[in-house]
This record gives sequence, structure tokens and C-alpha cells, in this order.
Amino acid sequence: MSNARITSAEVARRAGVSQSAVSRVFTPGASASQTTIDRVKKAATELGYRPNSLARAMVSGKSRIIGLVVAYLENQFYPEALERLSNSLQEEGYHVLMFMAAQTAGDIDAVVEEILDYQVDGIIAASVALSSELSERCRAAGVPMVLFNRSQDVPTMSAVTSDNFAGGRKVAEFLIAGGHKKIGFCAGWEGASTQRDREAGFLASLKDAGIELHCREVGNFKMEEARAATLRMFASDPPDAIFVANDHMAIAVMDTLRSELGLDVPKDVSVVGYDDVPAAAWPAFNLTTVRQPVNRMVAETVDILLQQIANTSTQPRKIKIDGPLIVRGSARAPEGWRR
Amino acid sequence: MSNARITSAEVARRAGVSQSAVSRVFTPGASASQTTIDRVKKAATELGYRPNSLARAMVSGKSRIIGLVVAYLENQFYPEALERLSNSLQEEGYHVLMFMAAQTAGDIDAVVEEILDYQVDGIIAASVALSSELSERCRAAGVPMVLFNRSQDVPTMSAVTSDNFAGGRKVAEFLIAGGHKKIGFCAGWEGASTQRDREAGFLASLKDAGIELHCREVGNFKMEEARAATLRMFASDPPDAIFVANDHMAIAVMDTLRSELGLDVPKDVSVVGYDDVPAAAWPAFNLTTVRQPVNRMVAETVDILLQQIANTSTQPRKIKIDGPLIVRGSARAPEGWRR
DNA sequence: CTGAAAGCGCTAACAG
DNA sequence: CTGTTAGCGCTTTCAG
Repeated sequence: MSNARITSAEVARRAGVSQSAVSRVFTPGASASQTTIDRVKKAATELGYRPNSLARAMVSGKSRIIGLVVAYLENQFYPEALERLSNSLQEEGYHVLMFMAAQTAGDIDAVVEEILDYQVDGIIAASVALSSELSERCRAAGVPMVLFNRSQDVPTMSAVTSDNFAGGRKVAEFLIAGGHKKIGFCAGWEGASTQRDREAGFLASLKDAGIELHCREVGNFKMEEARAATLRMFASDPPDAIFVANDHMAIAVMDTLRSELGLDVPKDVSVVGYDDVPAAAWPAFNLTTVRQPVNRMVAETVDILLQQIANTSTQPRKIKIDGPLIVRGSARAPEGWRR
Repeated sequence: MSNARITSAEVARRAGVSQSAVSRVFTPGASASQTTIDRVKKAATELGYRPNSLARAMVSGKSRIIGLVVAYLENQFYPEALERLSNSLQEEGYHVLMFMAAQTAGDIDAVVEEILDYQVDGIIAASVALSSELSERCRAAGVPMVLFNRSQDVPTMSAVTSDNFAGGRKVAEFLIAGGHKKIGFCAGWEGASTQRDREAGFLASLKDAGIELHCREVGNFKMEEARAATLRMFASDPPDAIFVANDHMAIAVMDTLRSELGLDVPKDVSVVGYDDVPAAAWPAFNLTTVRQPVNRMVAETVDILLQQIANTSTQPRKIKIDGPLIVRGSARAPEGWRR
């Protein structure tokens, strides 16, 4: 029955102090005599009082809410990232208002507007591209934003990614050293900076070695499309190695190779992915891949964001974190390569 | 530079109307003359005005925020559920404040208190157990809560699950019909109602058939522990079939069976899981499992919650949704079983 | 239909 | 250190 929603005023009355005294006791940058603190805390616990975050946000102008925009949760890379992101933010006293976005850019804009309506202190956009008007809108609203696992050529926008170009190079070098001659590439969604950078690095190293790309198909970061891409690649003159733009697709590629094409990985074809999602380590796949260091990426993201919040004039930063090639068994390894 | 944060008052001035007129135009249950509407909307777009959700929440007492507590994102069942949950809520004009919780109950309580501080209109707890004081606290605060994929014997708490008992029965019947004689069970975390109900249904059908459980090990819903459990099961007198309490563990069980024990699934051992996560359908696993109908579970959850929000005196409900056995290739099927 | 006025619960000057 | 006094931006009576 008791729809208890205690206010600071009620606590004040019971503690025999002013309402602002109560506020001070509960405000981090407080200052009150020990006596006051004791009396207020006592009254507060007796009443079950807790400060109203919304009211606090209104007057202080700080909501301690971070808007998080996410899109592809089916890719195992995201659940992990999401969890760490949310945890880190919680540790810093922030909370996450989550928005699922369809990939379509138009939709994202609407979503970000809604986020802004909640007076969020900052925004993290995971794997989504934003229109430049949008980023402008956030800047105008004084809400810092950082891109996670995606970069954009807007100088005002911070972004944290792994070093996708370098990662792409590593894969090419590994495959070449492994003696592969017909190397194919299964691309992700071409609108994604991650896809572009991985491919660019990959091609750069191929070129350095004087090797030409054997074939290329687009999988759009989707399993079903990756399967179709694989089938197309093997319709004629099949490759002896495939670099797949992310693990999510690489798993589909391996499954297709083995179950539908009756091929052995890595005996008939080598497969290398990108991300090092949990499934890559499962014995069924044992996928050689480039690890995206999620924890470091998350740490940087949170760090940049909080810094921008603390000081709006902080320069935006673009961080690329190097990730190691994790050699497992899905690709023929170079002679004497140590695991 | 322009730290633009337009208020309704500014829009009012420009439109030549009162501040409350502006409010009315932007309030769903409004009522204003077409002239006023037009003038206000015009001024608003010119200024880029959007109502402040926090201020609105303060005065109206409705934040349109739903608190969502989640724990195990590594289990593929959750990303999918989370996505749908968030989407459905967004469609209804609500937004999701997300909280990651460690499994430990104590932690959850603290987390829920924080949620309450944000004046959320309701709470969805996915796969977490709550202390009874906690649920009491929510009731006292007038914040409805519904449990997702977990049930609890508190009569005041709504809960949505699949029919885990019936599901457990289906698995037992299928395995028995398939001619298995030594049937084992790999349990999840024993504190979970899902684990208990699945096992109870499973054992009930085994008993009905006069078959005794061959072996039982606990995997706690974790892959590594499921692997260890599998090893223990096969240390001596191995089973010819294993029902694993969820797909997440079943995948580890299959991997262990094949890679470490050199066994063939389903020739040497049949494996059946529960959930029908995306990976269950991947050719590498091709796992026979009981599907949890996520979309229907989500729909019910949102439905119940919104109903409780609309009318606090609505009776709490416990919903069990029946899920089909999805027969794939990881278990020897009964003669003449049609796929 | 519309404006004026009263708060929602809290923090932040401002005097004492 | 403490109480008083203003609001934060908005919805909602309440008169007109």
C-alpha cells in the first residue's frame, strides 16, 4: 500500500535539520558537521530515503547517464564489449541508456535525438555510422560522443578501434608465409571503416609481396551472405586460403566449406578471421584470427568519454589499438611457426 | 560554441504564446487550436527545440524508462532476447536503462536500488534471482517488476519463462524413444529455476518410463565447467546420451566429446540441449534442442509490464510458454522420426 | 482554448 | 557549518 517515495524534505524534518543539509549529506562534494551527517543518515535509513537521480540531474545539469547505441548483437563481439562497457561505466558512477539501432543511417539520427532528450552526459556509438549533421547536433548540444569499433573521417569525433590496417597486413603476411598462392577475401559490409581498413591492410601486404588477390566476395558481416559468398568463390578455380573480414562470417565460411563443400580446413583451404570472438576458440572452429583487445578498447573509450565530459574543450582523439594474430588451427601455418 | 539547449519558454517567446501553450503542443494528451499548434511547431523547428525528458519525468512522475537487469551475455540466448526486448520497448515509447549484474544476489540488490533512483517506470530482470526484501522494496516504491527467463516463488512477482518442465519431459521422451539406455544429465546452476524445472521434467519422464538416470554432473551454465563435467561423466561407464541443461553448455559438451574424447556425436553419444540459440543451428553443432520462443517470451514480458504500469493493481502473472523440440542431428532419433 | 501560477525533488549560491 | 532562497524545464490545475 505505502507507495513510499521519501523526499529529502521529509528526512530533514525527521532529522531536525534543513532540507539543504540533507542534500549536502548526500552530495559527493558535500561538507557538513559529523553531527549533521549522523542525524541525517539515521533519519534517511529509517525512512528508506534515496536521492532522486532525475531531480538531481535536472538541477545539476549532469544526469550521469551515457547513451549507448548498438546494432549487431548477434555478432559475439558485441555482447562482450557491451558487458565491459556497461561495467566500466557503472564503476565510474554512470549508467547506460541503451538504444538498439537498425543499420540504416536515417533511423540512427532519430535514435540519437531521443537520447539527447534524456540529457545524457555522453554518447557511445558502437559500430554505427552517423551523419555529419548528427555529430554536429551533439556538438551543439555539448554532448561528447565517441565511436566504438568504427571510425569516421569527421575530425571532431573521437573513435576507438583496433589497428585494422595493421591487422589486415598480419593476416596477409601469415598466409603468404604459409605458402598460399590463391588467396581470397570475404568482405564485410563495405560501409564499415573496419571492413575497409582490414581489406586495405591485407591488400597492401599482398601487393608488397607481389601477389594478386585471387578472388573477392562480399558477405556484409552476415552469416547467410558469407555462406553464399563462399559458394560463389568455389564455383570455379577455388582459393587455397580465405581471409574473412570478421569471425562471425568466418564461422559460416568454415561451416559451409566443411558441410556443404566437403572440404577440410585447413588441409584444403585455410581460413583466417578477425575479432577473436569466443567461438573462435571453440574446438569446433579453432579459428586463426586477429584479436581485437576488447578490454583495452573499452578502457580507452570510457577514458576518452569521461575526459570529454569533464572538460568539453578536450581535443577529440582517434585511437587504434594493436591486436595480435592468434594462431590456431584453421590455417596452414608457415614452416616452423611457433604456436 | 552555441551550447544550444532550447527551452519551451524560448519557443513560447518566439511563437508569441505562453510557455504552457508550448507544453500542450508537445504533450500527447494535448489540446490546442490548430493555429497555436502551427505557430509553436514552426518556432520549435526553427529553434531546434525538443522537450527535456527528464523535466517531463519529474513533474509527470513517469520517466518512460525501464530498468533492465542482465547477467550472462556470453550465453547467446541473451543478446537475442536483449535486442528484442529493447526494440519492443522502444516501439512503445520506453527506453532501457541497462544494468549488468554479477550473479551474486547481494550485488543485485544494490543495483536495483540504483535503478529505482532513476524513477524507472518498471523493471525487467533477466535471469537473475532477487531477494524477497528487494521485490518488496519495488512493490513499496510502486515499481512493477517482471522476471524474464526465471521464475520465483514469490506470488507478487510476475515471471515469463518457457515451459521448462514440459521441455525436460520432451527431451526424455525423445531420448527414450531413440533407444538410449544410459542417459546422463549435465546440470546448470542449481540456483536457477530454469535448471530445476528442466531437470524435474526430465526426471519425471524418465521415471514414468522406469528408467534410472545414469549419471549427473553439474556444469553451472558455464562452458569450462561443462567441459569438466563431461570429462567426469566419461571417466568410467559412459552414458550413451546426455541432456545438457542449456545450449551454451551443450556446445562445450559436444566439443569436448569430439576433440578431447575422440567420440562421434551422435554415433557414440547423443547430445540434446535447451534454448535453441543461433549456434545450435550451425552445421558444426547441428544440435537437437528445445526452443525457447524468444519473441513470444519478450512479447509477454513487455505486455505484462506495461499493463502493470498502466494499472498498478493488476494481478501479477506467471507465464510459461511451450517450446518445441527442434530435432537436428546431434542425437540418434527414434525409428521413423520425421525431421 | 489559453495564460498565470504552482510546484516535481533537488542543488547551489548566498547570507548569517 | 547551516538555513534561506532561487531556480532546473516542464506539466498541470485554475481562472478567465
